[in-house]
Amino acid sequence: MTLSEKFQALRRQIIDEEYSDLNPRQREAVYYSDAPLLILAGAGSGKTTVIVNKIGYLLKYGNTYNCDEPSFDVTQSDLEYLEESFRDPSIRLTNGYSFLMREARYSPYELLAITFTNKAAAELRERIGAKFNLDTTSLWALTFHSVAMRIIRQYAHLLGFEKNFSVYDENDSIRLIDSILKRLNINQQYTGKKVKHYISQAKMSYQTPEEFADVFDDRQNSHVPLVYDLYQQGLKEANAMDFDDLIFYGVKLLEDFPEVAERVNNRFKYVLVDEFQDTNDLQSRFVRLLAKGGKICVVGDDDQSIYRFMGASPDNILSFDHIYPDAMTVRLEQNYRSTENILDAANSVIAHNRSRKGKTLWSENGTGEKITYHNLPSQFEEGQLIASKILEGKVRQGKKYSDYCVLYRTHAQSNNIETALRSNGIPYRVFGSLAFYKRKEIQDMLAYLNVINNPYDYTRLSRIINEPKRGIGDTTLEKVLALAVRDERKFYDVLKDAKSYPELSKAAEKLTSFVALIEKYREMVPTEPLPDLFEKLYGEIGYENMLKSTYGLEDYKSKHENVMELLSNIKQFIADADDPTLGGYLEQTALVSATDTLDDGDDAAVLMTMHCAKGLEYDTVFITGFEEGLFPSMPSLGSTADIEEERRLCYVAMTRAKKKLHIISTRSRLLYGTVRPGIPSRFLEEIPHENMETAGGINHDPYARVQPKPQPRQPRITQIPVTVMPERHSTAVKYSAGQRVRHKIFGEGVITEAVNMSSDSLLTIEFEKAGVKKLMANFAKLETID
DNA sequence: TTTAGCTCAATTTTT
DNA sequence: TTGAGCTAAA
Repeated sequence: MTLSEKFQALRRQIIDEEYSDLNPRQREAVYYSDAPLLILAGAGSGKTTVIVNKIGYLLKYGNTYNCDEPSFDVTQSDLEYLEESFRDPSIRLTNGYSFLMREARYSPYELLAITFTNKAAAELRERIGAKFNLDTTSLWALTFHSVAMRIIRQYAHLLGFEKNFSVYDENDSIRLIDSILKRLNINQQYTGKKVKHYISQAKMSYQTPEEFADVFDDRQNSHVPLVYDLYQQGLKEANAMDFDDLIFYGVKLLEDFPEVAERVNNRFKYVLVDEFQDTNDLQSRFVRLLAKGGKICVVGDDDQSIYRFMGASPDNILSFDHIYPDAMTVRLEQNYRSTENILDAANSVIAHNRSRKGKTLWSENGTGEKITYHNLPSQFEEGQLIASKILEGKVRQGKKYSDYCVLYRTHAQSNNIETALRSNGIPYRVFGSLAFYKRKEIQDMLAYLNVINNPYDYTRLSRIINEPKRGIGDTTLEKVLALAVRDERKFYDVLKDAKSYPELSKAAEKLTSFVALIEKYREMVPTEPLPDLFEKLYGEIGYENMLKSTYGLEDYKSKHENVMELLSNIKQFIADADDPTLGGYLEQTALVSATDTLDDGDDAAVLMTMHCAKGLEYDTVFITGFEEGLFPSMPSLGSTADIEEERRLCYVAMTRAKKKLHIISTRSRLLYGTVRPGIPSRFLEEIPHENMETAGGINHDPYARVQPKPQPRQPRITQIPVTVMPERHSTAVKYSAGQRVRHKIFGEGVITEAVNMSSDSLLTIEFEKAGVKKLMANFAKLETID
């Protein structure tokens, strides 16, 4: 054995030792860094751990493990030092040691890790920072859009934009499109939302308006390409970009401007992409361009691709090895999250999909409990069942509320469940329904900041110019717009000059004072701390007074609190951001969704859509509304590809559960104001018998599709308490088993069990008509019968 | 210019 | 059923 071979063997031993916590597949994924790498990471397979370790490995060892011969002459003393450090862990991490180990070590500056969500990016940064004592500020672990944003900021002038450009979210974009449709006087067969969708698709195909016009063949709506064109003009005039533009212009800079490509490609030597199954064609193109100067590794799970409807093409992952013929694939199939019953069931469901790479998850977590299937009369019982299961788990098994997660296909389903949880005193949180940043008061205040930052942002400007009311109405704005078009001036410049336009007559005064307000704050920006500026602004424009006089006391309070929340958000940002400026703050808010603020601090059950649940895990999961037409959803029933996406969603939902999974379908469901019969979802039949039990018995056989029978009208709760976190007050009445009681809805029954909790008791009551229910004494409002 | 009442539409949404 | 956005009247 030559010195060099000994050295090689020894350092492999050392590296293996360092990564001994990982399983062999995970290690392979970490070590393999020579060629394009596709990591197919099943649900719960320790994907983030692998990414973090891989980044650490690249920083420390480069591609040491797989190179056959060290590229330098190994001396006897190198070997001795290595041997010594191997025996004595305390010398392991010294500089001398890592120098000897390194073959082609990467600097943090040369690495780029791309994710979809800010949350994932933040988690990555945090874990890298915690694991390696390294300066990771130069390591980019960012979302797709932030990566593009950083590049575009630097080269905005090449694209004809100012550096301080605004970013439009979905809402802003639709506002702009609506205003164009209105101007064109197009009969509203196509809503702004629909047109936005087409434009978005065009951008994802990297088509300019002209190119799009050539291929768009919907004659009925031939104006769409024109709207696309006008929309782009409008954005440019407002010095603004939408989300798709960020990627679009990112690609453009890298393709059309060699000097940009050169700088970028000289920098990034290793590009990692997370959730690759969610990339759309343009994003995937962007990734290829970014990775041109180095190596690439993508991580994803084709079985968890659930955003095809937004343009994601799971084909990107399926065809990775066509694009990179020398690509290597590693499958991570060991699951560390769920029990075998849950995994086997999920595997069996997803196996019904045809377009997939194919993977089978396994675990060493034991068989666990079977999945429980419940077939219930209506959405009313669905809520009740969930409430009673949660209470039971809380009392009997000492579980926390936050161990429970309720999943549904559409937000509209949350109401029934909320009602049931409220009436049982179970604290809960609903995620994703009304995002913080989408609330009107927040959008308004942010629009002010945006206009102060970029007064040409016409869409935001028109949002706030009369909010609070300043007597500047649509008529005036239309006049200004007409003048701007006539004189080929920017909207804001006409406002500024309002007094020199006789056409504006009386309105000119109001317009000028609005401009003066904006200008005053623009001048304050460089010197005034942002939180102070914000507070002054909030007071000066009289927004709070407007809230007070427009809304009732409750609404006013909550809206004002939201604005205060925004203020503390600003303070926080200024305190710890890299770029604590107004521009920096707006950039952040533009790219940060409210789900990022998902705080899991308090003990509350969690309600969300199945889409929202991706990446999360809970001890016990309820999948509700397991009915044909709801899940899989009605619009998906016609196409195999859509059904397959629903099936992937089912797979995602099932694999969120660690220990226990409940699946619920109802025989009749009230949704969107109409009662519709429920037929158990086709996915139910795809779950093996041995992994699932059916609760109840009669009429509950999941494998015989139940024909809906007309059900007696369910009693409905009319009085709904408003509190989400109900107060607990001790009961005066003490209940005990054997007692007869009357419930407002369920009627008369006998208490069969009473379990005392801190200030309340969980009662199991056998009702004569309604059957057995579990209720909290404080909330059940029972009457005792002697 | 504002607002009350009416119509219409309603999967999923990382940025 | 719920809500957002538009029209008609004040």
